[in-house]
Amino acid sequence: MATGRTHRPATRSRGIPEATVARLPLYLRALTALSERSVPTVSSEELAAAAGVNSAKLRKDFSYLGSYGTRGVGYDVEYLVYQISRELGLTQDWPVVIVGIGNLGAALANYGGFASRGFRVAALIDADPAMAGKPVAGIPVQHTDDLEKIIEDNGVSIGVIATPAGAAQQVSERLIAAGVTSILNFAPTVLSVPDGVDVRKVDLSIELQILAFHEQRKAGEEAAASAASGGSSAGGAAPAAAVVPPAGRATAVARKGNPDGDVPAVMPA
Amino acid sequence: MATGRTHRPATRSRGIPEATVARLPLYLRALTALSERSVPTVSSEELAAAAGVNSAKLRKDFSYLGSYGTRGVGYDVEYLVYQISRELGLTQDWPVVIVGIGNLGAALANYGGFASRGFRVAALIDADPAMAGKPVAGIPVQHTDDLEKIIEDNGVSIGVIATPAGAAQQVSERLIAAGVTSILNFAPTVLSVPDGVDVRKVDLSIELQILAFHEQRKAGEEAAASAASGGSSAGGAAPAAAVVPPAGRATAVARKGNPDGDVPAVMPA
DNA sequence: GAGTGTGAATCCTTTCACAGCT
DNA sequence: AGCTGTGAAAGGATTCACACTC
Repeated sequence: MATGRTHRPATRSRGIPEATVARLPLYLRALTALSERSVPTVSSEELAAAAGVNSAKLRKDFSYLGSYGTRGVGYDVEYLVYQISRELGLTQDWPVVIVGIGNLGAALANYGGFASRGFRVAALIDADPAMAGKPVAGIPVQHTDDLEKIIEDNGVSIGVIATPAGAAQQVSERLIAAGVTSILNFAPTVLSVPDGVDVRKVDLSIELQILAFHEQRKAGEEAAASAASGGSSAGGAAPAAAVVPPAGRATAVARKGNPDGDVPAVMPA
Repeated sequence: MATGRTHRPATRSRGIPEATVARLPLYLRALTALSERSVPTVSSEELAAAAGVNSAKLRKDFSYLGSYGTRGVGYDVEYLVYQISRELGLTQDWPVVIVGIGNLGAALANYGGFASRGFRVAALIDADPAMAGKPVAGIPVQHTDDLEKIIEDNGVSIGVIATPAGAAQQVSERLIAAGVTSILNFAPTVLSVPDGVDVRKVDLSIELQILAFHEQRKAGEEAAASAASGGSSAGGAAPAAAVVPPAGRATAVARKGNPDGDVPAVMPA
């Protein structure tokens, strides 16, 4: 979900569909685990199960990379690990900077899987002068003033933004001006970036809201299923209080056809 | 990307497509910002820009919710905030528990946007007895032993897993057994859960790998563009060292047609 | 016999473009 | 005149199912 301002299919990876690219890291992780257990080969069925996808999809995905399997046998684990790593660009070493060393930034700095696969935390940057010099995860925090120099000196092209929302856009602009062309954004803001820069977003509250949507659906169905019984004492999982009703604003609004006119008994007054 | 074991379209939200659901939180955030600035109405064009999507998509998305706009005018901000909140189930208050209070768990507990929109951190749980009782973000950490009781007492249906990868599957099983039906998983593992449980995954290293893929592509194109010059001194963004070459394993492998036979000068030896 | 690789069919998502309402 | 709401077209992604290879 590369959410830049423009909707370029991110340098349109000639050949490999975006959906496939997004799954390659999954396969890679499963393969790495197999590799550590010294499993020599694996079938599409087994690997798919380990990665949490179905085998047809996996085979189709691999078919975009080339014919790396052996019919009747499966895939050579080591060889596939290498091919996928290469395809993802992980045979290179990517220096990244993390901007914003609060709880989240510190968590990211400490995250092991970071260094493991091709990524190296080249620097930690924070705007708080009190943080400067303090080591986090063994790396001294540097001040935002030196951002440009740090980026250039280390040849950084990938930046991670873990600042408060208010600072994110400005940080991204400075990163980009200094040479960064890929950004992983943890701040809850839509970054607006020039063409040619990739942005990926990780947003806790969006994920939770999506879960809440499905959770609500489940509750609705459950209520519908148990008909018009005394539905209040559902054991296990039921939300609590309610929130403000609609503002008095519904004047000119027709509200013609809500295609989802069910879920009636569930809404609080 | 609800990555459970099975591929149910997550309780198949009759009516609203999954892709639309995933964008509703984005619209909601943009609308909330407008609301705070007391903007009364907004056009699809404006709102789409604020949310980082295009206006046709936005209008189509809203059309699944009902006809909440006014032709020639636009959308009433307050009214739309309410409608989307309701659709997402945010007019209810969802208690969530966070399991695994390391750096990441602490970051999540402190995350403001959490409480703001319908979610309430009901409890923090950690396996380390030394953590027990210590307050994080004003909430005392409780021990894993009491997990089941905590879930039941608070009627929790959404759980957040921020434990190390090794513990995640077991934690998820306990959560589910106790009544949780939606999980947000920050641990880098594929959780295997029964039908009817939704899992969403947030995975830093996967996001980085996807960025690396596109980054590599850019580097390749750039190199191709600047032809066969002395490409080594690229100013701005170039990765460093290399990694192990392919294992000697490539024996039985044909490697017939790699549909992507370009990017030659870029790979290190 | 076992399991890959892939056209063809199906399903989902996005975009277009314009009729219709205010 | 302006902007929404939506059929219809286009484009992707997933699944099916089977020919082909080892």
